Amino acid sequence: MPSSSPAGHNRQRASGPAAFPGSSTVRGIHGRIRHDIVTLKFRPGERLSENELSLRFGTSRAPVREALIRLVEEGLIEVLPQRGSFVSRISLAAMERARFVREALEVAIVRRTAEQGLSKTAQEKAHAILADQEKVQGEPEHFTLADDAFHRALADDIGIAQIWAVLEREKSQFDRVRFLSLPSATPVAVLIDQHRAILDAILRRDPGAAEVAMRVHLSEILKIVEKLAAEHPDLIVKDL
Amino acid sequence: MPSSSPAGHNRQRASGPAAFPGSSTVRGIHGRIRHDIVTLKFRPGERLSENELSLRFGTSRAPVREALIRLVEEGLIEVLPQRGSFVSRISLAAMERARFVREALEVAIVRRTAEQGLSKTAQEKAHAILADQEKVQGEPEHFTLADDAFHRALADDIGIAQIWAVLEREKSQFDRVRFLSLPSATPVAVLIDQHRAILDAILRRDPGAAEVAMRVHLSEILKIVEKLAAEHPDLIVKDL
DNA sequence: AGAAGCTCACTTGTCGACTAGTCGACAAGT
DNA sequence: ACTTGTCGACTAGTCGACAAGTGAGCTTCT
Repeated sequence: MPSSSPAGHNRQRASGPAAFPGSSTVRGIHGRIRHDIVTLKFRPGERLSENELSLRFGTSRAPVREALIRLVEEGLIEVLPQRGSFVSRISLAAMERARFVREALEVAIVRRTAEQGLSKTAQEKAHAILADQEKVQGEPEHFTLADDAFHRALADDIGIAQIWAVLEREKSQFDRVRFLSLPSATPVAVLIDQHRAILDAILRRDPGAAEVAMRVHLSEILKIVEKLAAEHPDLIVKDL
Repeated sequence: MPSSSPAGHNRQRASGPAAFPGSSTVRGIHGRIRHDIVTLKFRPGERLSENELSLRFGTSRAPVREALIRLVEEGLIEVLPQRGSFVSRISLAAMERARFVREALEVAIVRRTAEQGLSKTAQEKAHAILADQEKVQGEPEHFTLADDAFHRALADDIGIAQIWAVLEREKSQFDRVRFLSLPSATPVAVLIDQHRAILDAILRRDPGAAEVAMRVHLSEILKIVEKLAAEHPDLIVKDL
């Protein structure tokens, strides 16, 4: 008989850990492995042993497996049955797909913010983030966080729940090349100017200009990727 | 021969070929559960017991759990620790997010096809699909497949690998309401006309018209959802 | 009767063991 | 020297059992 069960509650979950099904053990393992992949501590192509990982985390293989499944879903791991689990190589095809998706979504987002206006709190937040970006110009890792924060602030303001989650899924592809590009000279000042151009266009309520500014900004990534693909042929598979 | 000698023998396993992360067993289970959810055999809010499912599929809980994790990732299942796994209710917020993502991507896709032109094979395919759609007008389930095929044909032609996979992930949200709407009168002829308008605009190499036509087409979904939300308050949570 | 407290049958989470499959090393045979 | 076969040390996939938590219904006390 129909069970009148819950599953209907959609209130914002508690801060921090929430928004996620598996146990906190699985979440922790997933996060740590993901971090090690994105920061290239686990290099593309490297084999990850479930046994070894479970040993490292002090658990059995079960939680590790469940974390790996999620990473497969994110495209960061590839599993070959009976052979091993491998850190997926950075794929130019995957990068182009991620860029296409991100551009389509972020353009749609800034157009909407420019059309319906940015909320007061979002305006303050955006300005604060831009100020912060200037402050941490010299620290690439901090800037990376502030960069994400800017894009996320815009996404969060259009009133569509979890839209950032969709972008974040695709973004994992970028994160590795972004980490790769930290040493090489990234013109951070240019990026900040582009952020400012995007925000200005939004505040001017000019969707067309906002779209153009966002496209210009996102095309910056492409340049970096192409340069890095030449520098790191072992990490990046040119499958275009 | 030593009796303990394990020289490679093959005991055929209960499934066919794989080609997917995770074993074919998991893939099969995932597909069957997903189908049952999308066709509302498993109703929103219903509790799914890992034990019961493993019994049904004749496996242990492990493969079932891994299939459920994937379904959680797709937003079709919610797991409450120590309480149960529940078919997620159809959420208007999730629907709006899915619609936003789909519109952003499909508009970007048709704009690109209109700009760079549709390949000869894609043109033929699109026409064939449209012809097929007219043929199966009276059979909603067949039309549903042909509808997907049309959108997919466009997506596949822009030369970005796996772009359809991104759309398909969001599409699972729609699939349930689409199934719900099958009984109620769906103006199939209108949808076909809209498809034709999209294709015409693309062939005319008119990105602006293609974009408008696609937006009109996708807005059709919204009308259906709003109607169904009123008819099935038990299945749809109005969390906008 | 009514309410507090407990029991117990559930749930998911985790574990260690076992299975089948794969690959490299090495030995036997050509 | 080269091929072929076997072994053994891996791998992921699966399994059944147990741990931890939950909640409905019964019991028991007031």
